Amino acid sequence: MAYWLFKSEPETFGIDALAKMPKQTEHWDGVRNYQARNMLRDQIKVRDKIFFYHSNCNPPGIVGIARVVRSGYPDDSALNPESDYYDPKSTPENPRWFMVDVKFEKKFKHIITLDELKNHPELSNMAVTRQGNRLSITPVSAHEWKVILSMAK
DNA sequence: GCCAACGTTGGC
DNA sequence: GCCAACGTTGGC
Repeated sequence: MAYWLFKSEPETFGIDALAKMPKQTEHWDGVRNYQARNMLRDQIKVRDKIFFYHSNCNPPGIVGIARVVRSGYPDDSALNPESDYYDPKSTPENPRWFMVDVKFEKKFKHIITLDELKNHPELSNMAVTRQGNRLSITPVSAHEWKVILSMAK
């Protein structure tokens, strides 16, 4: 089992929106970056755990936990001309973009802010604390997972 | 709203 | 295949 951090803007789709979905489950669509796509397609598996991160808000940080309930399959929003995420270069025969399904697990009582993550000496190698990182999906090590969980208490 | 950091695109 | 122009992300 692996650990991940997924970023989302709370105004677009925050952790509360996930908790309110039917079965508290939603497909994580709209990822249009090849590095993140490769993780969705090849590495992210059912039962993997996810830190839900709120970006582009004040303050940014980790707000809770979700888990993967379906591994990578083609992102059909890329095939829908009505969608904001439409990509004419993606076809049903040769899908370019992938998504997974995630289920709400828990919301932390308090956000763990980006600032706290940056200031924790054991998290200095985390992708999300490194400057300029814009990847919306990044791996989290087992140790980082544990450290961050302990910060949530 | 600004702008640094980067990813992508497209002319050559 | 280089690289300038452009677009996007996301912290501040």
